[in-house]
Amino acid sequence: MTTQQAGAAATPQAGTPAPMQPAAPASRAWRIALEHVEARLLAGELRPGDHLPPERQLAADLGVSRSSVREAIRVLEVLGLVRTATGSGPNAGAIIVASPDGGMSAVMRLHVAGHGFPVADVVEARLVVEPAIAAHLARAHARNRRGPEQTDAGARVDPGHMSSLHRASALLDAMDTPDLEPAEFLALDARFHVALAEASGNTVLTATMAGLRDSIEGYVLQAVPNLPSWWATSARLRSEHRGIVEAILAGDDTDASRRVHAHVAGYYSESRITQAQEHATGS
Amino acid sequence: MTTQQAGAAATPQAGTPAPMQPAAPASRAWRIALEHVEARLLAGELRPGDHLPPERQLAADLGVSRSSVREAIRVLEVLGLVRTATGSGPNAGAIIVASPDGGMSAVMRLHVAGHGFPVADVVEARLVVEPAIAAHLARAHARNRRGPEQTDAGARVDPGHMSSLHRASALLDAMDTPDLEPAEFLALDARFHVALAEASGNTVLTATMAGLRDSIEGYVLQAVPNLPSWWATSARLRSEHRGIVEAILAGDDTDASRRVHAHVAGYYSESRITQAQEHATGS
DNA sequence: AGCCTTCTGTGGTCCGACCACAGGAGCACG
DNA sequence: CGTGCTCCTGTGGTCGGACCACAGAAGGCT
Repeated sequence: MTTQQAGAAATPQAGTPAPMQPAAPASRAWRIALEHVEARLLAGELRPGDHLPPERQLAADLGVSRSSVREAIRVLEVLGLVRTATGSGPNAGAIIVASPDGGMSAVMRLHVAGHGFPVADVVEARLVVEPAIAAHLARAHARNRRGPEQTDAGARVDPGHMSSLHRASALLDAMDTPDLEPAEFLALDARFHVALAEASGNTVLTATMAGLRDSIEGYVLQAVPNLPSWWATSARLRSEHRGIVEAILAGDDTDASRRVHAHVAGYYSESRITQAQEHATGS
Repeated sequence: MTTQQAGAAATPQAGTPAPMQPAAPASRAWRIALEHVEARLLAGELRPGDHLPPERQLAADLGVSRSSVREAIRVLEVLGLVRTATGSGPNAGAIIVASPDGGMSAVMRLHVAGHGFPVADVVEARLVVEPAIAAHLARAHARNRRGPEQTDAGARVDPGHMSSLHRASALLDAMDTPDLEPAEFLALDARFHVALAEASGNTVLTATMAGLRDSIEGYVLQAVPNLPSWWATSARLRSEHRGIVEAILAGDDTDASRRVHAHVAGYYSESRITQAQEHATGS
């Protein structure tokens, strides 16, 4: 059993007693490694900042090859769960980091590239999600201003994160710089929208927004030439941004929601981004 | 150069001329492979249903080892972009599939496990996103009923997908089965909520909802014992579900949104799921 | 005491080998 | 001539061993 040159569907490995969910049979070796890490994560034995065991040791422990362990770690790395570094010392090795934004963006970006996510769907998703986030933000802000009364459902926006709104405003100031290239402007714009989500203090919403934005960044850039007038458009966007922030600060959820929807829809409609990627769809 | 036993930061490989975005330097070999596939995906040279080149050939083409290629493919597989199969014939090999749901769920689930996504944030995200989806659905339905007038922004819900609403209703009927175990009931419940998102015909929203649900499935199950009365709760959930569907069919976006929010918030509040995972947070 | 050299551990990469598998080609037989 | 079986081939899956680059840590020298 020691040097078993196991083929595809062999050696159930009998090491991991399957935590609780029989979801995946883990027939493949790399999956064993992946699930092992997930289980340890779930059990709280592995937390952000902790080191994963060295690849060689992990391989020995699980009875799989280092290659398989590496494949699992690679997945975790792309998903933003671990960070790997060569060398020695406390900063080397595979370390749990749990930075969801990157992973989320990667998934969405790749699926847009692979035609699993039509650009139109991403745009529409923004139209559905972003206004809701803005409204959520506005409600939270209104509640915070009125007093620290605690409603248990969907009201928690810690004041600490509220500084993101200020950061968002700072971005708006930066966007007022006269001779800004479209690419630069849109980069700031992207950061503004993500900062808005960040202001909710919700990691999931933030990562989702980041993913949505990143996944179509390329298409947004490509569509700039479609605009009738970059000058007019950017001026309008700047103005709309201010209005959105004001609505949120005023605690007017309905207004905030409507403004965001109009803002996002307006830009995409004007830049005709949806049609921009319709290359050779007819067949 | 042929048998160059390249170390970590060596051999820029000079093969891929960097498509257009200098985002990642691709210093690592596996990243070269991953970006190569992404570029081909983006260029439309690779579409769902197509085969990836055999691993050995891809390795040779890119000037990297098969191991590195495999790591890239592994990532694509976990992300739901390709499906691999052994053997020969048209069904074997790595095939582009673009099924985002699985990948999305994996990312979210792992990040919840890795404490990058607090359960409370996932719950809150549902509270923000789901009502918005329901409202979107209700508006689309009202619009479809009134007539085929086309508003360009956020109104597109093809009638074909509308059948998902019927499928959702069928799930509701299934949930009326008397002696349903909580696990079975909640599985149907999960499918109902995903079916709702599906009814929007939006792949991104669907995948996101699936991810949100899947990522906390375990916690939802765990929290069932916290309920004062499973019987009363399940009865209420069933009733609320019907109400939600009715509101959507009636085209009342405000009502649909409010009902969904109350539904989701009510359950999570009653099951105290957020506190359920607060194991040893104080330190 | 401080600096420099060496050692060690770690990820990164590559190579060559073998296994299991599923079609497909080709042959033998009816 | 058609049918069925057998062998071949291509493909992913896995393994083990090797070497490189790197960054601390340990230890010795000045």
